[in-house]
Amino acid sequence: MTRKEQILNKALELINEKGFVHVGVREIARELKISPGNLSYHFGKKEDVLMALLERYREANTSLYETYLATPPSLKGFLHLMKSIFESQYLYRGVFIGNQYVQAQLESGDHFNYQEIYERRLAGFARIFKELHTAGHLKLSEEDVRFLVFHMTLAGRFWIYEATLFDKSPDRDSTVKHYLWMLSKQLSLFATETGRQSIGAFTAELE
Amino acid sequence: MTRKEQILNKALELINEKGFVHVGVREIARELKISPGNLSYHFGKKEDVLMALLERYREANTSLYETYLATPPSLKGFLHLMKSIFESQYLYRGVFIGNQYVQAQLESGDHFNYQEIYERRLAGFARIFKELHTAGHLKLSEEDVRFLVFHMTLAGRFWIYEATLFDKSPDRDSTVKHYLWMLSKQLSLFATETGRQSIGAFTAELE
DNA sequence: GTCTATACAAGGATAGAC
DNA sequence: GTCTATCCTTGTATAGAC
Repeated sequence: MTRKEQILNKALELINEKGFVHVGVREIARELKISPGNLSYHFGKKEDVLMALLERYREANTSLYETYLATPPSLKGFLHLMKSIFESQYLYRGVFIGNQYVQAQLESGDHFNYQEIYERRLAGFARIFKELHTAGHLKLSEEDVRFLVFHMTLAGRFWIYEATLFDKSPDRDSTVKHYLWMLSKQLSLFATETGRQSIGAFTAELE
Repeated sequence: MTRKEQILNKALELINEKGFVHVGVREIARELKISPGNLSYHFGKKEDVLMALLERYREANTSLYETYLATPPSLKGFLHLMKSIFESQYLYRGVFIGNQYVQAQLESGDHFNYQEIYERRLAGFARIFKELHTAGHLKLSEEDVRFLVFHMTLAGRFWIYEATLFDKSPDRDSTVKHYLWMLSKQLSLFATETGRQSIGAFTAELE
């Protein structure tokens, strides 16, 4: 494991535990028995550590999406995709919650363009839901598609905020299960008979 | 306006603009042409300013809930309530997003008990939805109630995160309108004919 | 009771040694 | 490539003026 990876792993561990603003660079360095300045060498600023973690998260998830898109559309498959994503988000929960810290970066524009990422997410979900409509799993009007897409961008991103902020002793599996139930329920409101069976198949496997 | 109020107002303004962690106590003091130490006099720590703002937000909203509960239950009335709450949340958006900063306080337990607040919210929404069921505006199974309650606690709190984090030029009215549309749509999935008319009456007034 | 001036500790960042 | 010494900013606390 390279120094960079060591730093990232330790930083993620501490950030998940205490929150980004409460983790000092000196603390990370002390834990790894290296000097604080060494952190500055590998990552210029503390924020850059957060950015690198976000990047690592995004890479992992991109491949998950691609795997899903390579198979025939089904609600069961979609729920499996979201399960993997939820677990990944849980792993990086401190990073998401700490990202308010980089809010100021948005205007400077040199880092991630969140606006753009957000719109790619909208487009991605729209595609997925339209395919599920065509495949006969969901029955959606144009408005329904827009609604579900907005629902996914909101709930799919911020469930982890709720879980982390309000749950004192979060346990990954039960937390993820709760939000997958929410998602299944939401989808079933628009599901065809085929779709409901597909959801049922997913739920059955989950037990 | 008392000094305390001056400080709170200026702090809210700056926090909404730049985020809690990016606003220094010296900056607030400079803007008000007072000394930094004066802030320590009125509020012990920087966090206490955030807490006071949260408290002010909560007080404003408690009365909104009470007003709603004093009238006969209707979806139109409920949407009006949520509109007021959304506007209030927009006003305090920086405070919400900054509250990750106080995450560590949760364990110490002397401040707000978020777990308790969360559960009161659950109970409050459950009561509201059950009343709307009895009043013939919604048609809900036990599971539906649970689902809608969880939906409200998530969407009703974190829409403001999404709006602030992803929207570059947020305008209060159009933002609130978007999320009220989302909420109306969600409720209409469970609404009776009476309920749908009530939602329609709200939407018509909104234009 | 309010406020200023000031001191101090802790954290992030950086120049330069090895 | 790794690290130390150092600087600067920020939050916090307090002595003492009015």
